[in-house]
Amino acid sequence: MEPMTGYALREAIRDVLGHFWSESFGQIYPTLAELERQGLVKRRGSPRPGSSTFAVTASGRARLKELLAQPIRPVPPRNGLMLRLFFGRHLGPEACRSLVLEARADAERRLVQYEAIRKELELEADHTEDRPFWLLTVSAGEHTARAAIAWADETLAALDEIGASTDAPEERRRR
Amino acid sequence: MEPMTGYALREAIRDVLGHFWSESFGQIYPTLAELERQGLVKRRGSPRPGSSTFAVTASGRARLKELLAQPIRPVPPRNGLMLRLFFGRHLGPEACRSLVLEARADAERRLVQYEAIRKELELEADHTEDRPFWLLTVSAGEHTARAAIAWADETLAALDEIGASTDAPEERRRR
DNA sequence: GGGCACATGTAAGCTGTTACATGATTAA
DNA sequence: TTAATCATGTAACAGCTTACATGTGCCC
Repeated sequence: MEPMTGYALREAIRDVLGHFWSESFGQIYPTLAELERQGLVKRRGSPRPGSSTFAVTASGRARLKELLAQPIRPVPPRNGLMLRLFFGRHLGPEACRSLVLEARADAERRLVQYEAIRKELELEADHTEDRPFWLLTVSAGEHTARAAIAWADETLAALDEIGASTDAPEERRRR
Repeated sequence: MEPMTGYALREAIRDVLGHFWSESFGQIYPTLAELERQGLVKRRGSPRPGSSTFAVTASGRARLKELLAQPIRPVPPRNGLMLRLFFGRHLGPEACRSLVLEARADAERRLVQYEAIRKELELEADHTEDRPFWLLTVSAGEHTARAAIAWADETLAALDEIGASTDAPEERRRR
């Protein structure tokens, strides 16, 4: 994107790629040092905190292209919400309800964030070449979030059904 | 679900929870041994390969409820497809296209699988109490997959736009 | 002068995968 | 009898996070 300090890089990853990527300081700084050793990035300024930025070199950009062309490494799925719902009989319909409500709220929050990112991208004058690609990732986030909301609404209705049929008879009569 | 060998457990995780969870043998066998030590599962038959199954005990079921009630541990996002699209300018619109097409095909394949799981669940006579919960997770998979397909179609159109405007003039004239 | 945000780095350690070793059972 | 599948287990190690240590510059 542009020359940055390691700290700024982390903030950019969190704020811009946050919905599909993350890196910790423990990854960033050693990697930056290694990339510098390989001549893929160049440090400007002394290593004193707050006074050096890293810029990608020409060979760094070439290496980036190489890496982007490599096959996508699949990450083993691990969705805690789905696992809890799968064992929903043991957890109880009420607890499931709160989990789904929470997931719904998360998705709504994400939708708002995507809106904000869209706005920010439209205002920015730089990176006009990159913008259309960046918007693709925002759009993916929006589709996913909207799907999550639709699923949550369906699921809340289904959980009500389950709750009603599971209730002890006197529970049901009391309504 | 029912008493199983470690091997069968892994197959069940892969085939039933596969779209939202995974465990490797390197996790399963040591964990099973530890659970047995704690009295949370009971081994029936000798430890000889092929002749022992593990069954959850009463205290094991209690422990399961405890664990299910714990807060969901968030997994740091790491979506290789999105990362590649974000750097799409460097990868090129054509390569992006194939990645998105592949993602679309994956989502279609998943939809078919969910259909199969739905069928299988409906045929099964056991686990009638669990079924409604299990179907919630299938439904989530379907929503996600359909969202992925819709996004992919939108994205393919957008990539055509990008490709057209990025083409060198003589390229465009030749069409 | 005190607190906060910016900034860099390291070390310990957790989590989980991959690869390997080994053996039983079953079907061709 | 040989290959495939079922089955159990271990060891090495990759990958990454967390916590800590340290320091700078700025603003109130």
